[in-house]
Amino acid sequence: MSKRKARARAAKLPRRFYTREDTLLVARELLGKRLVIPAPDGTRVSGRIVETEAYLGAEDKAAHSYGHRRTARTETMYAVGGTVYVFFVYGMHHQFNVVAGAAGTPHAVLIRALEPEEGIEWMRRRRPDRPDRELTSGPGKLCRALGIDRSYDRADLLGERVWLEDAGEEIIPVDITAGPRIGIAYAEEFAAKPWRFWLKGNAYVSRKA
DNA sequence: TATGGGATTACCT
DNA sequence: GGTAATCCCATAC
Repeated sequence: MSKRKARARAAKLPRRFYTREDTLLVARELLGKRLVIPAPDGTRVSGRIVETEAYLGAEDKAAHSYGHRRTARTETMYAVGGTVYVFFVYGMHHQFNVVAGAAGTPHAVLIRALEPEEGIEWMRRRRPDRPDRELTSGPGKLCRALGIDRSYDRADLLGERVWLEDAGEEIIPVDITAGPRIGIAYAEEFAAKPWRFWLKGNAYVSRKA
């Protein structure tokens, strides 16, 4: 049996995957997992996570929840680990995050890039005239390709609308590169923290360095 | 209520 | 490499 067929029956990640205290570990371990969102016709649209960024809540100047800021938007970050946090930036792009940690701990992991696996026709339809290589190679691109908008904010990853699966793939530390997060120059001493993780050499990562 | 800027992308030179 | 697009959010008045 092929590896790919085995993946089709993979189990959803359990709550305890998300509620661990070490969000940097969660961000690293999300690499190689599969994000699945059924299309309107029921087709599985999915991709393998190849790039993430950790946002460490109240202590992290780059995080929306820095200093325990609580607003209508950031409220989602205080939910229990395994909740979806979607926000909208630059007047045109959605960003898909996984809330991490216990309820009340406003940590999140931004999913920055996927390698398309299933439902690629749906991705092409939603991002016309783009080469396959650019369907999901960035946080805004993958939201467009998977049809993610703010209606997914607060969704539960143990539900039926969107979830993550263990694809049975083992990622070892040597396969992972870490570097500074993207687009957070305003975050002062936190701007240089190496809290962005990606699969070394993967063609779908949004930036090489 | 007004205003400044953003966890990006695509297209231009 | 530079920058327009475009709208919601957070904060200031």
